[in-house]
Amino acid sequence: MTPEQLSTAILDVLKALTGEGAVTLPDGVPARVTVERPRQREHGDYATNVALQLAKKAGLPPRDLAALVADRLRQVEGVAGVDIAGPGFLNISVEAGAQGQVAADVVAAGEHWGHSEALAGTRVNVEFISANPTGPLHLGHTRWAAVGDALARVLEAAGADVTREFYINDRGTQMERFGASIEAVALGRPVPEDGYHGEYIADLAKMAVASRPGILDLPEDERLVAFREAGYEIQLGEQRAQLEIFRTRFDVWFSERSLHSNAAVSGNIESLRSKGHLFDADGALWMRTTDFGDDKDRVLLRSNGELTYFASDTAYYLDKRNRGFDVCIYLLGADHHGYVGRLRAMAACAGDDPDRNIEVLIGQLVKILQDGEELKLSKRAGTIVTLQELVDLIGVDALRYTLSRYPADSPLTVDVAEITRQASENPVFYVQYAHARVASILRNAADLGLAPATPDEFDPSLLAHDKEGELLRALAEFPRVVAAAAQLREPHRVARYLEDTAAAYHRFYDNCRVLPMGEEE
RNA sequence: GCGCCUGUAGCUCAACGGAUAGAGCAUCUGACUACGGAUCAGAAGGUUAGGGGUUCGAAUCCCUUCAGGCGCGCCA
Repeated sequence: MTPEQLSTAILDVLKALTGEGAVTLPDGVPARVTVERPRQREHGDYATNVALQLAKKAGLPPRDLAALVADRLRQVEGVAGVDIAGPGFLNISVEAGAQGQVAADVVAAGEHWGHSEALAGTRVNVEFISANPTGPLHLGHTRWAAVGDALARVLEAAGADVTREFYINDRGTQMERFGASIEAVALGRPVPEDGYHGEYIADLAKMAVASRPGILDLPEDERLVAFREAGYEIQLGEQRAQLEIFRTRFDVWFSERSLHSNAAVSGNIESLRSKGHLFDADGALWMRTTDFGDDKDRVLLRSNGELTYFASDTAYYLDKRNRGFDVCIYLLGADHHGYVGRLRAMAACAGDDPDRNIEVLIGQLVKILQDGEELKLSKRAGTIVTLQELVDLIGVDALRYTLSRYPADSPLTVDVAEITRQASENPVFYVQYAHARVASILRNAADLGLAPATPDEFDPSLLAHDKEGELLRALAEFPRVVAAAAQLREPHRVARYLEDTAAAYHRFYDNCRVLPMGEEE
């Protein structure tokens, strides 16, 4: 018996009680009730707090209401017992046979176990990383790669139509500095003060010269552009290759330049103007974002005629909406949290609902520790540790798992020693080992000529051991965990759930023999 | 100065407003002639930074003090 089934049964009981007038609920029976797996084993297989939630509305003491519900619930097939505990909790135990049925449900659902329709029909754009193409991806980007991809997967499992998108900031002064830096190195000149200084610039210079014969002989202005474009192409290609290795794949790589080349920016500015949120002041064009909670108004078009980054952001958001996305999720680093207000206000200026159409998830920074010291400097990048260095050091699986098992908004310190050298004590391997044991049993069973039972042969009542019950309850939780992770945008919940479930499996494995021993039939 | 985030075991972190705040690491004590011991059983470790409030019930919500991180441009 799954929590969903139990929850439905409780709702039916409430409907019956109100229908007969035994209980009066002014607001009617709620749409759903909470059924959870209690922490304490003695609190039953499942527990619900409906009586506490509804007592006030029903005008009854919680324990009295609980008693009314309990009487009916005991009649439900599959329910073995109902106790009233504490202030009015209902602790429910389920018949072993009804519990064992979960195993059949899981097997029948196969890979779709855990999928739901919770977000069906919603088109979601998840934008993450969105690094400048002026250098290697670093530690911060790596966290968003892991979290963003995990979030996208969880949303998909909940039925959403998800697009993973990477916004390429390939326009603006940082691109000019980037080009100038590469050019300077290629010409043997010092890198400009405001340029990029990592060793990778020298690599890019060499590759640019190699891939574009004659580049050094171009006229100065053409040469600068040529180096910029060559560096852009090579660096972006490297980012894509790194992310491919990290198994983070994007559906859309969106170039900021494309917004300008197809006049999306100017077109969208006109549409905003018609909505009355733009004004001119000091020779610049502004958006009155303060109308919607921003702390100051924002410039779109500077007095010198140049568009701001915010103008691109605005056009980009409108472009996403025009492409049909209901929800635009942004994963931004803590150093960009100041953007939240203006992004939401911008969406509101566009006539959207900032509470529904746009979501900005702010992730805190990551520190990485090696030998008790914070790993800060990367010779190659000149700034901080790169994705590639992290993958080399830790490995893709452990790195992805480690970065995605924490909520994005908690600051994180990762100790390299803990997730590599002490691999045996690591949650990554704990979960993997549970899988290894499952696979091993199936493999050994096949060697013995045994196969899993067919639905006809399956007898749920055989799964009556205490540890089997714990494992089954854990398995039954999975769909709710995935749906909650999607709805709360907290993919780390799935990782934590897996650790609990692996623990339940290891205890089951320790107590319950699956395959025949020795001469046993 | 203003704003956002954070403060939970020695360390790294969990916990839809629910019951005795949980895991891993580190420490200590046990368990291998059977499906992978990368495991399991147990011990110890807490005034959830401090103080108020809201309610049947607060780590969680509100106010406040303290501490840390980050941000506040016609930069990108």
